[in-house]
Amino acid sequence: MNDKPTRSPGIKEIAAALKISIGTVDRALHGRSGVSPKTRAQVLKMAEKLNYQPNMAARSLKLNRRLHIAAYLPLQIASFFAPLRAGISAAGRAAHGLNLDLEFRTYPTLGDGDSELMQIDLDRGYDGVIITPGDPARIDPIIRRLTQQGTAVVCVASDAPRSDRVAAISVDASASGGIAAELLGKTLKERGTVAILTGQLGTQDHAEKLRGFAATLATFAPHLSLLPAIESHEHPEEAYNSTLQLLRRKPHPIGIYVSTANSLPVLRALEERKLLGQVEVITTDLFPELVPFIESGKILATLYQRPFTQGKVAIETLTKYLAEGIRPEPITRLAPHIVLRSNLPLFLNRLVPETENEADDA
Amino acid sequence: MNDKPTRSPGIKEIAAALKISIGTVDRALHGRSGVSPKTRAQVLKMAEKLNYQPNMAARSLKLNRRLHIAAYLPLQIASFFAPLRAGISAAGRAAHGLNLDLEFRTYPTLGDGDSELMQIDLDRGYDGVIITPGDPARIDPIIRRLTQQGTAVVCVASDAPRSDRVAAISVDASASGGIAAELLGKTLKERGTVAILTGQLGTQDHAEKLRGFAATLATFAPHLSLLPAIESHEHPEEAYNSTLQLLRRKPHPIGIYVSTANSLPVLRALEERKLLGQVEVITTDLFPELVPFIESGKILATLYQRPFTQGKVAIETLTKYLAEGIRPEPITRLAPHIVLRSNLPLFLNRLVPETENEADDA
DNA sequence: TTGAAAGCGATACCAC
DNA sequence: GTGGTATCGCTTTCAA
Repeated sequence: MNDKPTRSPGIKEIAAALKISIGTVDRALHGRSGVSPKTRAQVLKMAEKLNYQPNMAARSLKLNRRLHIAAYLPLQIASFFAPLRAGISAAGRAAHGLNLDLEFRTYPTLGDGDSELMQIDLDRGYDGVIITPGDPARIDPIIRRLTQQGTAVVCVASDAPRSDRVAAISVDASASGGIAAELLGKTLKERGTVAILTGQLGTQDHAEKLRGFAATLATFAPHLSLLPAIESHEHPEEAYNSTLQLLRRKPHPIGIYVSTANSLPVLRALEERKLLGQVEVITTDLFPELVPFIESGKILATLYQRPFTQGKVAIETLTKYLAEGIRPEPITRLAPHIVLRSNLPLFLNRLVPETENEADDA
Repeated sequence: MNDKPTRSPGIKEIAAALKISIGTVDRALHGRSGVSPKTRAQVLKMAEKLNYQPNMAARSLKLNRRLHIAAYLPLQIASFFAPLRAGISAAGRAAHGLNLDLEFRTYPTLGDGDSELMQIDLDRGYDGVIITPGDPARIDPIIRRLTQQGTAVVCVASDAPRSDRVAAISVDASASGGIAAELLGKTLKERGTVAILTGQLGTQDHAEKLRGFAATLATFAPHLSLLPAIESHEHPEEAYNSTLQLLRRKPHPIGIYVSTANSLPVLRALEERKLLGQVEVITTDLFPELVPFIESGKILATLYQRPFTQGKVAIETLTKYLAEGIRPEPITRLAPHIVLRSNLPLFLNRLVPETENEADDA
């Protein structure tokens, strides 16, 4: 009693048009053995002619692939990895017609217990895993083992480029450094020195940020000279002490770029030396304690690494690969968001990952 | 012969656990008539307990809802609306298990022929439509008509807040203006005047950008005073002439914010008056002709409105609503990307929408 | 009020 | 090489 608007043709229509069985059509369309070349050609031509589009709902119902995926992520730093997990969950849930079985495997901090945990899990036979490779040297062989046994690996937040992971999702570290340099260069008109606080230069992400920062500074802000990089190894105390030492220089640096999330000790040191607001600061990541500094203008900008989106893109990349079998772009570099005082409100809702709003991928 | 790992429970499992039939379970879950309140309660409780998640593939296969969706978008400005369409297409195609029938309806420019086209299409009975409301006054009644006849409407790139659209997706216009003001305020240290070129203040998006710009300027950059807003009505000639006139002021403005994509005539005028590079310029959107200006530092920044992502989020919101029936957040405000010289390369690949890379939602 | 069964379109297996 | 058919989980119709 309702309209019958030329419903899209299925294998049944193709079979009928050619007076063959749907089994043969299926074999022909998928290039399976057991079809004469002639029949196959006919089927393919007819499929083309009828503009055959496979019904994904039927396919996934029948195949009912239950994709078993595990995400190995550290608990620390929670402000980064909690929303990253939320992004994975949200996108996993949104995968209509895909039957995901998502498991989160956790360990204390990056590089501490990750390889051991993965070693133990090796025989779990996941279809795919998502990992943040802390120390590529230790993770690489495990990724190779996983790949050998048919588990697809996607790296997120950092990369293990010499492994055979299917893809890597991360923020463009070099661009992050470049942005920091450009913003400092535009804001600081007078001559002076600037400093960069990083984690450890062994980590690819950290080294790249330094390179990007130094390169852009040299090219576009020659009036600012860069002091030797300071490694804080993600320890608050170390960052605090290094900053105090830095500020004792005469003249003190007029700009500081903190390229990891470890910025609070730096701000504390600045505050104690009454230099907060005098020295332009650019930080990394966004977490509640940082908000008042941005709101009051004590921080010029923070470079938000979009953990939610990174997680979302990672799981989307992985499931798409597992479902459709086509290798994705090996490297996806997201653009970091530059969070200033004026656009800060747009990012505040993401600090509460419990929301898990789909719109958070903004 | 392979593992049987606690497969996710379906109505069959619920029925078995309660020793009733799957038909009853279905009726209870959907609140249909013909189930005793007691049975219904039992079913719902058991569904909760087993964490029942309906199999979307099976559902859409059975219902075989072919969602008919149309997107009404102007051809101009192509640099914005082409990638927006690409985002819609890409996300539509990625919707596994959903049977989308996507139609693009086009008209020359915003506000020119849109309402007429939609009027003609009224009896097409789409399940949902995506539109960019140019002139809310004319579009509002059409949206109401559509809603009455059961078509869900999602606005993209602009909003028709007084209509009964299901949702609106856009970049936060007020924040865009604020960012422009903050960047100019940080970069221009001396006193002076700044100007804003807008389209037409009747358009909500344009008015909001002006408000955000003026507010942030007044609060955080009091050394810069704002000249009266100039409307260019998206006409290149008008923008060019207005800029020339603007630059004849003595002293000339030291900063200009072009809040629409109509920035090339402004840059041309600046170049002719040998003021390019002297006057700090912030533009809107990103298209090939703008690239050299950013690369050479003639433009401080451009505020990229992420058309691809807007399209993607719009179709995702619409299909999710149509498929699951739960009303989405009425308003989704994306954060614009601040494109500087140092992060420009990250955005260049999006200028070729033909790529339609899923990763483009970065 | 409830149960039983048909069937959506594609896949995969078993006959011939 | 090919045809026939059971099956995936859900919705819906018909019987009881």
